[in-house]
Amino acid sequence: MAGVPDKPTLDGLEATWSARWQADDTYAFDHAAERDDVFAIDTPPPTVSGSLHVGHVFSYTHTDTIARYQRMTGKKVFYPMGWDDNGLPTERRVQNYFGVRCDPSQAYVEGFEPPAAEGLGPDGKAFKQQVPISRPNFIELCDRLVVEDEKAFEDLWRTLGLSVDWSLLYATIDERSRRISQKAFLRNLARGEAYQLESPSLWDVTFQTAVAQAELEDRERPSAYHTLRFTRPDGTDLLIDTTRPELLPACVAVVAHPDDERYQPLKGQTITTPVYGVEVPMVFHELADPEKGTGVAMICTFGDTTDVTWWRELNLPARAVIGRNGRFLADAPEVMSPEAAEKYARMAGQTVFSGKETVVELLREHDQLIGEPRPITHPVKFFEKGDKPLEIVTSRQWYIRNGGRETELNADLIERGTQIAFHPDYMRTRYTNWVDGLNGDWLISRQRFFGVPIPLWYRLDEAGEPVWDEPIAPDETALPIDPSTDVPPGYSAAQRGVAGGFMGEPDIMDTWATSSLTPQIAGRWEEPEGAELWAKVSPYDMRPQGHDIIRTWLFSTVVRSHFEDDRAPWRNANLSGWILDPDRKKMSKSKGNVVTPMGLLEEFGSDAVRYWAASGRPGTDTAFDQQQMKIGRRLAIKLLNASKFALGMGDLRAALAAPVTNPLDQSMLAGLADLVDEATKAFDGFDYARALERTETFFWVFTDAYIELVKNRAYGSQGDEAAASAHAALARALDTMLRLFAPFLPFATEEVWSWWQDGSVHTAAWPTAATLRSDAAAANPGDLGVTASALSELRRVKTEAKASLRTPLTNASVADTPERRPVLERNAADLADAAVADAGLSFADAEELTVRAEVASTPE
RNA sequence: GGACCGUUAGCUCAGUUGGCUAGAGCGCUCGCCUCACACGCGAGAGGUCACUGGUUCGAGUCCAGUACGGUCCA
Repeated sequence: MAGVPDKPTLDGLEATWSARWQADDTYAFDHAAERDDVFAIDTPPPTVSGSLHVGHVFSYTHTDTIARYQRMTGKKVFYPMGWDDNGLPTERRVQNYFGVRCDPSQAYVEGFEPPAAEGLGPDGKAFKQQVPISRPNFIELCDRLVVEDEKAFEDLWRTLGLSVDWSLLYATIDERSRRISQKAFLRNLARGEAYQLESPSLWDVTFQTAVAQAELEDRERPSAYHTLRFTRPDGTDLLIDTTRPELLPACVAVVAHPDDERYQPLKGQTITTPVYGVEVPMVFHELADPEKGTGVAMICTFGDTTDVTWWRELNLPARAVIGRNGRFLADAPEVMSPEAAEKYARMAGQTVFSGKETVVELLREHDQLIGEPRPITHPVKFFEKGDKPLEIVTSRQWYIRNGGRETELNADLIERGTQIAFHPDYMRTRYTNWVDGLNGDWLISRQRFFGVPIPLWYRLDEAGEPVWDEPIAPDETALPIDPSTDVPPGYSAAQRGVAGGFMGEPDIMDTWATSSLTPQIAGRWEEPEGAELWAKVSPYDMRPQGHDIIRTWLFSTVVRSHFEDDRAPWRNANLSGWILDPDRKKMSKSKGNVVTPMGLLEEFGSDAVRYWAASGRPGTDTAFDQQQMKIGRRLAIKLLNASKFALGMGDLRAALAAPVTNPLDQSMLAGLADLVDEATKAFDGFDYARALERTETFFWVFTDAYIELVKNRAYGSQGDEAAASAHAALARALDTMLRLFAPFLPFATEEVWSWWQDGSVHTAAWPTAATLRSDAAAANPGDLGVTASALSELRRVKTEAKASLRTPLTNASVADTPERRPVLERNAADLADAAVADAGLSFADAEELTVRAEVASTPE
């Protein structure tokens, strides 16, 4: 107990209380808890190399309100924090920050210092030529930079008041994460759920890596239909429209729909390609669209995913022409004649863009382009982080099964979705639609640098060629390993890269392959000290996340849990909406950078910003609205002031046990009991926004109506006994409302709590309606509103007379319906007090509330 | 093209099994330094609940369709 300050203020509460909570371990998980008493949260690890954004504040506040509620209901809350520092975003940030790029052919340099050790400023263009450095040097810089970024995030979370247990902190690149990620992968491999395959896959030529289906996005791009003159066996033309004429040398067949009668005569025949004169079979497949172009298309290896389907299902040969760097290969496909190969040589080494121009020139030279190209706009597949269209390149990649190829697994995974309660429920549709639309397994290998290595080696045969089919796995106890530096069992370091020796798997795993294991990582799955913890927290109670990553993070976590534990990873999935800027567009990065989250917390106070965030309903996109933050600030200040008033009445802790005898006090408590029930029900359904809205509404009625009506009585105008009832009611109301507001306004409520209570409000019990209801003695919660409406009418008399509210009323009478009149008469003393009707009130019956009164002439 | 969400006061949004005259806050107008609060208090104006049909004694709420906005997936 610290007593009430003269001038309560919100300023400085964040620093004071976040330090206190840290010192007192207020939010520490109780490792001795029983499973049934635990509420475990699978916190989203933010991408630390990304910018701090108001969207972070928004969704993490939602989770925190639920965590705080659960803690107050007596649950032992497992609320970890993690940093997602693994992967491409960090690599890019390191490149731009330090002015370097990773070149695995470079040798490690001891004590290397990057050209821009302090980070590039806005004039970072000086380092446009990035310095190539070795992979180990690059990873060192990644590790160095994420430490800085993580500090900024931690500061923000602490200032915001997230009630996480910081002793549970993890990072997706740390040793434990690497060990768990590698172990889970090896388990998948042992059970046949992970496999490698040499096959066409989506390839980003900028990042020089394969990417997964979940990371694609369609973008509208200008293109043009070119009509090419192919030749039928009888020598006549077969016209084919294509937007990618540059792939003509990769053409392996010509396809039409099986029901398209126009092309039936060509069945079993051979078509000759223009320019190169390669003979390709005429084939038929349902995916050929008779409406598109001339109804017949060339199949190239590979222009898009449909080409891959055709190639696979129709058993066609592969004639790759585009390499991993996005340029045309040096050598022409073997099928070409020497003359054709000579023509191909003109495009060898060119980019896709230049190659297209070359092919068009060749077509024109041979008069095999009909008319001019016809511009169109069409969707093109991009890597979501990339800025060049994806190509399809054949390469050896690792996959984890995810139901994209097996209907039974697909159905099982959809079934898993039904075992998770989505909040809001309609978000499950996104999950189901995504799983239903998968067309391949999950590609997890990446040809990148900063990530968890795929923990395998390969034997090199006598010719020095890797034996891919028989990967060498480490013992689980050796994890984590880096196959580029660690040596497989039974080999010596000297045997690396030599015939008869071994080589390490060069690829790393995609970020999602590790972050799909956040429950395991936070819960110390299979860790020496983790056996008990894992059993206590899994399956988790709640996964909070954004709805945009249902297809990636949510789904991949379900896949891992399905294979490893044959169950859903959590009981509930809470999906947050987006922050929209005032124009109803998704908040852009530039805007988000103008308004920094920390700046908002400093300007309005954390409670105020939390109020705005918690007003955003689950799953609903919410406008960025500083006005709402001002309202939140006003609410928090009002809470301080109303508390100061109540606590000024005397010893409210003693008053908590005193009887409530006045009917108006009882009516207020009856309403409060209803509020507790509503807020509890809302929180149990994860609807924090509803709980806040109801609590706030009640609070304003409490201050504007109840306190206004009882203020004078509380000061003693009707004697000690009448005052004591008011004090008892105020004590109960304050005690209850501080608890109800605690999940939303942790700083203001804790501040007030400290004025008159011991311990932290955040470890106090969530209120129950039963005792309040018994104190209310069956009073009607509506009586307060009835009485307040009469006061409002009486005040209107003064307002219309432009008189101060302190002005006394004379000859005041109140008429109302037979139902309401007894309520008013019962509370007549408070009503007269509040209206300053010193001579009392008279009452009568009427159809509706009617008030008559005269404003006393001004005393002076 | 498929799916999902939304459309209520100038703005941001409540309105939970269909039920009195549709609510709140902000903004706006007018007034008030009232012993918790001028970062305040009081009073007031403001809406054909997107549109068209249907079910019903009764529809903001249920059903069908349309329009517009947004998101996800092709």
